[in-house]
Amino acid sequence: MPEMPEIETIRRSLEPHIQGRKITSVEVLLPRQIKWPEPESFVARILQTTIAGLDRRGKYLLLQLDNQVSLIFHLRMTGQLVYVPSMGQDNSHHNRLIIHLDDGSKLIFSDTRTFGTLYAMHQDELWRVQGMAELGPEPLSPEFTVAYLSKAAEGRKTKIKSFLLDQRKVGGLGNIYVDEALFLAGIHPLRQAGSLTLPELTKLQYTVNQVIAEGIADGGTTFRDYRNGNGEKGSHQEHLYVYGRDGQDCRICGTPLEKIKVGGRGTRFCPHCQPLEVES
DNA sequence: GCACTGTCCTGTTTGC
DNA sequence: TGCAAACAGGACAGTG
Repeated sequence: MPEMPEIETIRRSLEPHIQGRKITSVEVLLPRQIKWPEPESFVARILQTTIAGLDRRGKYLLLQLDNQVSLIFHLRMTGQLVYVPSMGQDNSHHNRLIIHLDDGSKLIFSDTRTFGTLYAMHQDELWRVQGMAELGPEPLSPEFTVAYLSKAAEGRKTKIKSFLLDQRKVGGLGNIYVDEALFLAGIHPLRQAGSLTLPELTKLQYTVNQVIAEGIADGGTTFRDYRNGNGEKGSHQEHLYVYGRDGQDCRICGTPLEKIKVGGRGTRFCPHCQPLEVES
């Protein structure tokens, strides 16, 4: 599932191909994935425009068009955004939107589970994209500090796992990188966010930045669906400590990793390295 | 305001 | 072998 490192990798891989290209036609294959405006208006807003640049906010990918419209993608679970050069082949059974560019190439949005969402928004209506408007500070940004984390977690009874997945608290984190960051920080996912000490929050702020930076450096994590803009897999799955390794031995202490549900999300952790009861 | 649950959705895995 | 149920999970609506 694409999280911040995956979206950033997609952005970087697409930009050299599509920046400066003009959108000549659009095929809407599953209209219900277009959340704003209505599909007809959506197409009208992006047709015959030129892609000026690509931005990312949290897990949202924004194609900035030269008419002050942002074409916004959220890939959710299984969405993919792939560049197909002219004469290139695309055989996906799950294509939902195809954007034809002026050099004969295509930008294809495919999505198996169809959870992904699309928007074409003028700059003065970006607030309508609720999740994006309310995004918290992103990892690796100057705003994502220990002081911020400490204030945001203060008094919170919610579990730290759920807290970190809340995009309003930290923008861009998802299930994989939260499990990894909590493991590296030695924090049990069921701990209450407000119970974390300053040294723990300091370590957590560091490990969140660490796993996101490593994920980007590895071109993202591919378990099943994720591909970058060129259709290539990432390699971070080879360096994971806990995600997808339940039942296997902890890379640090050898204890079998466990899997529980937290807030409805599969959660992997090491019961030895991440104790629930903190020794005083 | 906060914490939690159900829902959407379909390919894959698991169990019988 | 074949079928049905369970599972995967990001974001949001709804509930208490």
